[in-house]
Formats: sequence, structure tokens, C-alpha cells
Amino acid sequence: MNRMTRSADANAGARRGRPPKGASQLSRDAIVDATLEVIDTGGVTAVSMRSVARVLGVDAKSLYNHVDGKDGLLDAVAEHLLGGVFIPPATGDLRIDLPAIADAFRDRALLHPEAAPLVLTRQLASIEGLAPVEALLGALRSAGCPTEESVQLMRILVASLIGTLLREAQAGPTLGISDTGGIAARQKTLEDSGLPHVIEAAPHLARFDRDAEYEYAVQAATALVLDRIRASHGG
Amino acid sequence: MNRMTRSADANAGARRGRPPKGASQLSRDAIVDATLEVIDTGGVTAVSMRSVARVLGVDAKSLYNHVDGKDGLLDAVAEHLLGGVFIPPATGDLRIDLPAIADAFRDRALLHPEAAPLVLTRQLASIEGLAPVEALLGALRSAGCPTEESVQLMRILVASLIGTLLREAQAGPTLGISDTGGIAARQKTLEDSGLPHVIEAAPHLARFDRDAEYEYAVQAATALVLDRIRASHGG
DNA sequence: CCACTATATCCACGGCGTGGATTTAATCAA
DNA sequence: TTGATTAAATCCACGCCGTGGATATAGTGG
Repeated sequence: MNRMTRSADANAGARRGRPPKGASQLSRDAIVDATLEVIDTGGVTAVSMRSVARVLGVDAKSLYNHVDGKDGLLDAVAEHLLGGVFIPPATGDLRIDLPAIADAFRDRALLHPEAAPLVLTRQLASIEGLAPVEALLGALRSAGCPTEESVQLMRILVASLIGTLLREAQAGPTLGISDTGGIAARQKTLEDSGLPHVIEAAPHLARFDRDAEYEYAVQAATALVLDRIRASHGG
Repeated sequence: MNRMTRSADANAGARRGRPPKGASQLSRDAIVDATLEVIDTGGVTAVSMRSVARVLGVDAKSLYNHVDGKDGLLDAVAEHLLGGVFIPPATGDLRIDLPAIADAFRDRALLHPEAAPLVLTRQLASIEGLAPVEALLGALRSAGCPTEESVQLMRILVASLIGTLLREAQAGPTLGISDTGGIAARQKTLEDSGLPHVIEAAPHLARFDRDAEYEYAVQAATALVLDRIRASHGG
């Protein structure tokens, strides 16, 4: 499962100049892959020019030939993930198409859970990652929603999707199994807050079902859009 | 506008032991204030134990007596901001109370724009910052919404508010004045995307009116809640 | 008065991002 | 073919960073 195994590791006293033709070239893609490996292992905070270079068996400064510093590296990772969102063909039914777009985005964003904050919070200037926007606009427009309102609705949908996924990603690798100890502790904390409605709702607040929350949010957002469209051009 | 001006600056060869009674004691609040100063000046990335200590005219390790490392420092800042959310008394009308809660949260989150990501993305285990949750639950419950559904709706509201404010904060200090050059450039980029609906909507996508987007999002979220409640216990 | 604890500084270590110099190989112009 | 240019790599070094550990000073409780 190594990278192309340039040398053993840690890059001890390697060749000095540009690598000969046949030799394995460092590439932007390989760098992004290595970075994702680091992220999966130790989280985003474990990413450093040096740690990524170490995975590749390469000098840190070599990365600069393919990527624009650490920030550019993280941008590249976000773009790579966002660019890989696969949205199924539209059916023309918003009740199907909106959830499908959201699902595609979610799948990609949570593929590498530790990398989710990157995907969800980086604002990239690039063209990559526009596919979901295009798909959402297409779905809304073909449902009869005028252009400007489509943009507004699209923004709301994206914002609440991002908010929902951010929470899901931050909830950690809690798989909902035998986390009951954590739940009980959380509930106790909430009950100690002294806030009446928080106390009343503590059992529900302490619990967290990733899929159920996501489904509920998507369903609500879809209903919102349908209402808006009905009210706008139907009434 | 200095901190209490312990020494001139950079803390050159200061006293060595515990400060005498009358002398200015370092405090958690002073540290949080200094951190916000650093954030306002240079963004979250400019925060370091050393930079904050420099502002206070103090050794970096002194901060550890009041704050649990750098992560604890940032948590303290987030808690401080979240704890200061002031929510006006409820009127009983969701159409007024929900926007009021959102406004209070927004005001506080954008008070220090560079610190917004902290407030919006940190998950804090503490009791602080539960006020908005309490207020939202109270508003929903007193509108007749059952406990569990109130929790679900509250989560949706929080998620979309966070998503919206995150976008607003990331949009940078664009004050909407004479940014037309940037708008035009953004529109050009979008038109080069090759995506038909993006191209069609480019003029709207390129533009960004902070307040208008926020108002629209809050209004939509409020409408969503009203519909849900009507459908649920009214129908 | 003495032990203990709280609060401060100083020192030091290993890791970080990256500017700059150097080395090697590929590529292109003549 | 040959020489200049460019691309891709390593090495070196600087000034930051978080923080572990030692030390010093002052308050505090028996």
C-alpha cells in the first residue's frame, strides 16, 4: 500500500537533481493522494509539507513544484474531492432530484471524514466543484423557477446542506453503536444546564442519529423548495 | 488601547516569580481579549501562544496557568463570544421570535468577523452557548410543537443558520461598495465554466448581498417552521 | 515559621513553512 | 550536435511554533 516506493522511507541521501525520464515523477495527483492518506490517518492537523513528503519518500520542497504552498495543497485536496462528486441524471421530479444531488455531495464529502471540513468550508475560486451548483440550478429551473429565485433557493439549499454535513462530520466517528455511555454523559451535562427546555429535551438532544438527521434535513429542504415554487408560479 | 501595559513590550527581562498582590494579575478574560485583538488584526491564523503573550507583555507559558493550551485558548474565545449572545424576550409570535434569535446569534458571530469560523465550527462541550438552543426550543414548544420535533426543527434551523453565516463570514470584508471589479471578474469566471445554468445565472451568482441573503434565509427558515407546525398539530 | 501551592519567567527541543542555492536532466534553438 | 534555458529534485538555513521541564517568587494554610 506504499506510494510508488521511491526509496525505503524518510528519503535519506537521495539523488540530487531532476529525475531521469523513466523514473517515477512526482505528480499533483500523487501528492493529493498522499495528503489524503495523511488526513485519514491523523486528521487535517497532521498535514504538513514535511509529513506529506515523508509519505511520498521525497523532499518537502519538491512539493512546491506541483502545488502552491501548504494552502494550495489543501485547496488541491478540496478540489479533488469536490471534483469527484457524481450526480445521477435528472429525472425531472424535484422530490427525487434534490435528494439525489444532496446524497452525491454527502457521499463525496464524507468519503474521507477527516477531510470533510476542507470540502465544506474552503471557498475555492476554481471551476471545480461547480457541478452540484449546476445540477441544483438545472433542477430548479426545469421545475419552472425563475433564474434569480433559483439562485436564492440554491444558496439556501447549499447553506443548510453544509451546515448539516459539518455537524455530521464533527460528531466524530461515532457509529451509533454502544456509545450509550457517551450519550448518558451528554444527557447528564445537559440536565445540569439549568435551562428548562434544554432539560426537557435532554434525552433527544443527547442522542444523535447521523442518517436520520440528514434525511430529515434533506426532506425539509425539499419541502421548502416545493412550497416556494408552488406559491411563486402556481399561485 | 494597550492591555494593562505590564511593561513596554516584548517582555524583556521581566520579574521572575509570582507577581505581588497589587500588581496586575493575568486573567482568563484578559487573555481572551488579547486573543480577539490578535484575531481582529491578523485573523485566526495569527493566533499563537507567543503572539497573544506578546500583546499582553507576558511570557507565553504564563498563559498556560489560565487556559488549556492553544486549543483551549481558541475554545475560550468561542465560548466567550457564544456566551455573550443576547436574546430579547420572547413575544410568543414565531414570525418575530425566530428571526430575533437568529439576529442575536448573527450579531455576536459577526462582531469579530475573523473569529466567526471559531464560533460557527467549534463544537464546545461546555454549557456556554446553550442560550440560543434554549431560546429556540422555548419558541417552538410554546408554539405547540412537541418536544422531539422541536429538537429536529431546532437542529435544522441551527444548521442552515450556521451554513449561511459561514458563507457570509468567508465572503470577506466585502462591504458591497465599489467591488464591481471583483463582481465582473467573478461573473467572467462563471461564464467560462461551460455549464449552461451557471452561465445563465452568472450575473446573480457573481453578486452577493450579505444582508439580503441572510434575510432571505431566515425568512425561508421561519416559513418552513410555520408550515411544519401547521401541518403537524393543525392538520 | 514552614510547607505547599499558585503564578510567573527562562531554557530547550523537535517540528513547521518556506526562501535561496545547488544539482541534475530534459528540452529547445542554432 | 551543441549550447542555453528550463524543470524538477535535494540540501541548507532562518525564524517561527507548541509545549515539557526547571526555576524563582509570592501568597496561603497549618
